[in-house]
Amino acid sequence: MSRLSFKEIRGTEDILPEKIGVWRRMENAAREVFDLYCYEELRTPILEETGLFISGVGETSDIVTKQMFSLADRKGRSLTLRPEGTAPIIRAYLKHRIYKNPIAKIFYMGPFFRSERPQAGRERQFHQIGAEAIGCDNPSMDAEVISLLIHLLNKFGITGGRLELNSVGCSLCQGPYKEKLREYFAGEETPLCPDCQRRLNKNPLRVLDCKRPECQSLIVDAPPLPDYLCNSCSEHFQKVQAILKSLSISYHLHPYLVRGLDYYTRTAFEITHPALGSQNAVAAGGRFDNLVEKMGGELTPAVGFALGMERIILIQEKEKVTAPLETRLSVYLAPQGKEAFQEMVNLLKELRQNGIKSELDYEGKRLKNQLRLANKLNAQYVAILGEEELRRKTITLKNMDTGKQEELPIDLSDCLNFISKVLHLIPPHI
RNA sequence: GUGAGCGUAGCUCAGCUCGGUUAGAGCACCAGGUUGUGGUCCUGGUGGCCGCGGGUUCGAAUCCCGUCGCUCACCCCA
Repeated sequence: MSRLSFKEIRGTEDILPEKIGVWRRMENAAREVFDLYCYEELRTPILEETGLFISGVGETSDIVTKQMFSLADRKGRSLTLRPEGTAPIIRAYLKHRIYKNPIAKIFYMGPFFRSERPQAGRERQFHQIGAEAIGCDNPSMDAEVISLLIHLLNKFGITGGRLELNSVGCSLCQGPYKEKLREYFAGEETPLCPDCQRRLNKNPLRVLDCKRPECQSLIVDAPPLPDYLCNSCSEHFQKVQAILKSLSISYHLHPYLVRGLDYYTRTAFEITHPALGSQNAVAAGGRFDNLVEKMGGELTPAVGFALGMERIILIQEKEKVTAPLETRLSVYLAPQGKEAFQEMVNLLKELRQNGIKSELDYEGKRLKNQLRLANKLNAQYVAILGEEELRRKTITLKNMDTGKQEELPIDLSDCLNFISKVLHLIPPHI
């Protein structure tokens, strides 16, 4: 096995036929839910100019400083495999003047790339489903986005998540608060971890996110961010909470929750799930009121989220969420002999053209082995055509669930009618 | 980028501590038992450069070094 020349590169994986149904069901379910909330899909390229992410995500962010898959094109320009979805969506929003609509509600799904060391729930190529509502600063929209996210998770069969909520304020309130944080941490006796000492200068908010015990013990008594919000941010935050309550969405205030991407303002949230490992966030998002302007547009508020599809699947597997049934093979054709085989090639074509999922033995197996294979393929019926049937001008149809079988006239259209009838012609779907 | 654990059949693993015939099991796969009847059962079979390279040794899956890969954790995030 190790002699194979090529394998998937680290942190990427093949999604095999036996698992693809899980993905397709998730994608289809997501599209249904988004439609209910009047979100429309936008697909952006996987490859973008590197500068888009530097200015969008922030040049001090970890994503930009050490996690991007970048490459040079033939003219030496730097391109990057998208590490996140929001910056490209905003780029497309501005380029195509989607802002002509008062509010743009957009969703996306697909692969993203970050060059981190893989571990449970984290791969280098991963898949996200995300949504952005651009052009609305009403706290109701924050609540709608959260409510939409929860609707999606439920549709995927996921319950038991925990919604953490915070407000990180705007540029007005963040300045004084950062100073306050610096004062607080500088005044403490036990030192922060080396990483955090650097963070304290660059972006003190990040210190709040540190999980090291020595920092945690200081963080628990740090001045909580929500206490330092400006009036307008504070009011916004209160309203978001009031609306969530009226929608019966339970949440946990987390005054030290900050997001790792630089563009977030005001509302920040995260949904964690106990079935996940140490990467326990299944979805996260928040408001980004300055990003559109930063990327060259008018000042335009926006709010959105992204969820990790691999993490959804991890939870589903751990919690044994039962997936809807796969499409079942309706008829397996079992001919005995060359003449019978020729007949069945024709029947196979007719069956498939009439929407009946069917399969034929091309190997000339013995009947016993044909039935064995049909059983493994979970076929509903096996159509048997052998010497006896040919002589009597019939075909034998065996119900694999009940074991009962009956002989039908060999005429193709009669056959089709009967099979269609017994199958009730349920259209195949996943 | 840092740390720890693990690499033996398609899959899950035993064997390694204490080196010693042809390296095992279960599942899966193929075939036979039934020359035209599946699932269960019985019997047989295919399938291994024991991750790779080097070292120690009369002898290495087993001990040592290196290397690559995987996994989990740190970091960070979906």
